[in-house]
Amino acid sequence: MTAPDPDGLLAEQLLRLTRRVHRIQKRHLERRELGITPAQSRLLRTLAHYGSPPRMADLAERLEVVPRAVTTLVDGLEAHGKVRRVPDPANRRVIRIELTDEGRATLRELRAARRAAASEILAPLGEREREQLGELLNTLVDGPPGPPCEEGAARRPGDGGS
Amino acid sequence: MTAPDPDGLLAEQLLRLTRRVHRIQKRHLERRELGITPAQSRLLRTLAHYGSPPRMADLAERLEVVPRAVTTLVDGLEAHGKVRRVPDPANRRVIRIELTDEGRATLRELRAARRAAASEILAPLGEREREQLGELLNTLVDGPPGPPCEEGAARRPGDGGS
DNA sequence: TATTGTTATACTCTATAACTATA
DNA sequence: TATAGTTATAGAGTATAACAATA
Repeated sequence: MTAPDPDGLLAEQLLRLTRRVHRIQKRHLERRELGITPAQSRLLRTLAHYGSPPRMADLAERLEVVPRAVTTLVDGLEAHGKVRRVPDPANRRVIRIELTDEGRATLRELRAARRAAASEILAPLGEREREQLGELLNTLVDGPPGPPCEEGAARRPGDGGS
Repeated sequence: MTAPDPDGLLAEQLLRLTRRVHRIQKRHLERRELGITPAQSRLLRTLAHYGSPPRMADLAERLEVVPRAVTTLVDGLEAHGKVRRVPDPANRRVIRIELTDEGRATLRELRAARRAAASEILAPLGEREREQLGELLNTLVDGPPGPPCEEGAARRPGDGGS
């Protein structure tokens, strides 16, 4: 009974933190009254990482959602003038998403909101611990980019994976 | 330009991880076909931590959601026979939530699902790193139990908190 | 036929507000 | 009046499925 399931406990804490992170971020966003939601904020920040305007499908992959979800987010952002849909001349099926000037301005405010949220969430940690956490998160997030297991229910569903 | 906003980057990674954790947990839950959702699973696990059946309000506080949200979750769990609403004889306003035998059985399966999800999420980390992460999460999650800032907009909303 | 994005639809999760029944 | 939980409602977020346009 010393530690029957350390990873499970870890997962539970992660889930708890996860919820808190979302709630705190949401509150900070609402406080700025930018009229954008957490998911839209994430898309906007993701957009800033690209050198040239990405396709909808690129964003879906990066955000780890289905393309349909991106449509909704871009709809909202475009309605507020933060991004622009631009047809790709080389392939007329493709739509590229561009950041507008207003989008860039919003992004600056977003960074401030994100910093404030980070401060609140990370308050219990010291400098050294934040560095540690940062490294661990980098490993976690960038580590497994591959798909989880698409090959259906061939694997026994009850396999606990101990 | 060396590291203009380490906490902000940390927050971004945290947000990204947040989504992934949720998605992976959801997939593992669906795979078991227990008919319970991630939020219900969390409530069930939380329930197991109590020595005696908690009130709805206790659960709301522990789960960091409004009481109304607990009602929905308990409705679902009760419909599936996992929990039972028991009126408190001492205070007839109070309802206590009890785990049923079936709920306990489900909980065992849930632990397996959680472990499997944890394995997948934590795959990129070694033993030592998991321990580190565990400690950091404990500090983060249990650290700031107090309310964020209930006293309204008296504090300047734009205060970035640097 | 495969790819890209969309329209249509549905479900989970959570919030606020107003109400009921206690205390 | 304050507390505990509920009914009513709304919105964010995301999924699957069917479809149109293009390749």
